[in-house]
Amino acid sequence: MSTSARMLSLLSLLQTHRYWPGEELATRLEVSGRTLRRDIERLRDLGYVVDATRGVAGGYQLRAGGQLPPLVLEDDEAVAIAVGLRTAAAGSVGGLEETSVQALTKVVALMPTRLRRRMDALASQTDAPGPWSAGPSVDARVLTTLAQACRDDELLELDYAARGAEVTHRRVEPHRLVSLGRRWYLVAHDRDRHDWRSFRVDRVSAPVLTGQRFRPRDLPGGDAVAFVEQGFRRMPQRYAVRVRLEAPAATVRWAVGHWGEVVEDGDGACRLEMNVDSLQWPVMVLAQVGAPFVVESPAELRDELARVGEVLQASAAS
Amino acid sequence: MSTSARMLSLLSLLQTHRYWPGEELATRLEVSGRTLRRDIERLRDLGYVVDATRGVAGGYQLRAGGQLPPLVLEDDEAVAIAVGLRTAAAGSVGGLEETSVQALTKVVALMPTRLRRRMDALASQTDAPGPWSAGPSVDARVLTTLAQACRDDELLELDYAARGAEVTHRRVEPHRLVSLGRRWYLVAHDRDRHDWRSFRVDRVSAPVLTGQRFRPRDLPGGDAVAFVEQGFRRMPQRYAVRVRLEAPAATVRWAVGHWGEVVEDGDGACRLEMNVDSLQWPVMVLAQVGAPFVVESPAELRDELARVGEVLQASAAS
DNA sequence: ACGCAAGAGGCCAGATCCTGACCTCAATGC
DNA sequence: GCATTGAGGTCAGGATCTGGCCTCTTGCGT
Repeated sequence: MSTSARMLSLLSLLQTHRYWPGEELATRLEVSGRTLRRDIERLRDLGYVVDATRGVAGGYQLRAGGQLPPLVLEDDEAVAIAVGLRTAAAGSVGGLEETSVQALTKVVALMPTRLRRRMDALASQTDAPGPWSAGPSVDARVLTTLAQACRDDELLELDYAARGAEVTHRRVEPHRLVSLGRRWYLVAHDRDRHDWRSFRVDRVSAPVLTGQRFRPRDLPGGDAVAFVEQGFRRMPQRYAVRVRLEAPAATVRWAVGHWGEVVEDGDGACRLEMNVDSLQWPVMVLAQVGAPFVVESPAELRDELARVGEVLQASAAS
Repeated sequence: MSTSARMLSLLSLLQTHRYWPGEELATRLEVSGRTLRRDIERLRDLGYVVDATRGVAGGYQLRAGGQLPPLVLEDDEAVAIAVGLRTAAAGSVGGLEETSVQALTKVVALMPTRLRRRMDALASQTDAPGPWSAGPSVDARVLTTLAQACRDDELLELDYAARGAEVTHRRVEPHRLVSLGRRWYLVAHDRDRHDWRSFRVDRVSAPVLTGQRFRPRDLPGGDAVAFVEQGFRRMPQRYAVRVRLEAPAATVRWAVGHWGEVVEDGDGACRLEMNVDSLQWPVMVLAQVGAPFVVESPAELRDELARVGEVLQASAAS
């Protein structure tokens, strides 16, 4: 085995177990003890912190250092990471969506097919994590493909189902992925329409990396997020939920998570603001808090609450 | 730069961008083109798939191959991975908890302090992901510390707050972490009480790796999961929710996620079974589905539903 | 059709480094 | 104190690596 291959193996071994007796490492790597010590020294020179314990039952140990060493992952671990990042990218964390997609792209692009299959299988299982993931969920494969195309300035072909229209085939120069309000958007230059467009990622299907690269253009205005938000103006309104609750802000904040704004409003009361597509989520939150409240808007929420309240009462009485 | 260091750099470069012109790689690594080609060849010998495009605008590209290459991560990416795994380990995925903790342990153990701090900061932000994470959440640091101790057969000291009792200090030989019903348990041999115990991880605080290793004992019965379940028998009952809904099983399943059993029960109806600590979650699910239902058990759920239903109706009318 | 750019790879001479062996120290736990 | 295990200096021989030079091959643009 060559030296570099041996270093990678050593790194991998040191990551799976905490302590390794020097002799065992030497045996596994098929080198003498002296060479192993030199390998350890090399690792240290590379900036990784390898602790050593002397005496009986001594051994080597890779520790947290100044930089993260290249991670050598088992199959299962890689799948777990991909699945975890997938939910993080779907917005379950907040503020971490873009980085999650970036990391996810890196992992997925390098995953052998067998692992990718396992990831997809698990993804379908967790695709219905519950009602709070309102709206159509995004396919991780689509998302990572788009991210990769953006990163590498690669021409992209995709099918897009614009709202209320039939599916069209597009050839675009991807520019940037934007995560906004629990949704993903792709800002890209449409090669056929010769203009900039933003695409809702959950409406994109069958994206294909053409392998053809292009020279990136400048987005007018430069700010991709602003560009997407601009498009919103013309979109039909979603529900702007405004409610005043007779409950401590902390309680409500705990119930709503980070998908709504909660501000104190006087003694033991608070105001809740959410912008949603569906009324199910606010209904759930209000039911969960279980305290009296006043709906300021929208009117539809009042109707829905009355309906659900009746069903609950009636069913409970039966 | 040594050859092995250069190989790691090359691997890292190939992971950040898709295409790299050979000459640019050579410049960055400060070697001649010939040597770069040899480095690429070495990578291929190690089993990684490096694609090359010839001609104008050609370049190298690391692709998915038979095995996952060691991942070289940016700071942000590592944090995203840790946060994602953290939520996966908390049970948001199902069936992946143990692997997630394993991967998380690996990453966290190697993370420089600065990254760990950022992870903790983000974790606190996402600590209240909403009502569905019923019960006290588990500290990722505690969890990974315990996991590491199990993996490395390392003697552990910890503080434990048994139910209704004061905090006691323990010295244990950790055996295995078990994820059961959205909770984590540590099965360990208590050195002072000379017997096997299972500890609820959310009640463990200040775990310390002593660095002292021990010879693993055999758990009587051998099955750690069974051991934890045994302990449950003596626990006070939680709520066993049994409800029959006039709604398709698929709808209900979607609302409840994987925290309950849903089975078809005749035409367009289904039965829901959940075992919970708090009634908030089933109330939410039922409010979310919004279809008529019959509560079979427990009686407390009926009361709670009546109360919430009234609040909703009254508040909606105001 | 042609030529250019960029990767593939054989060959060579010189320099570098790597290895294993041997030895002496330095900690650690019994 | 003694056995065990890591640290590391030195040395000689050999393996490996490097850069330069060459020839092929393959895409792409003119």
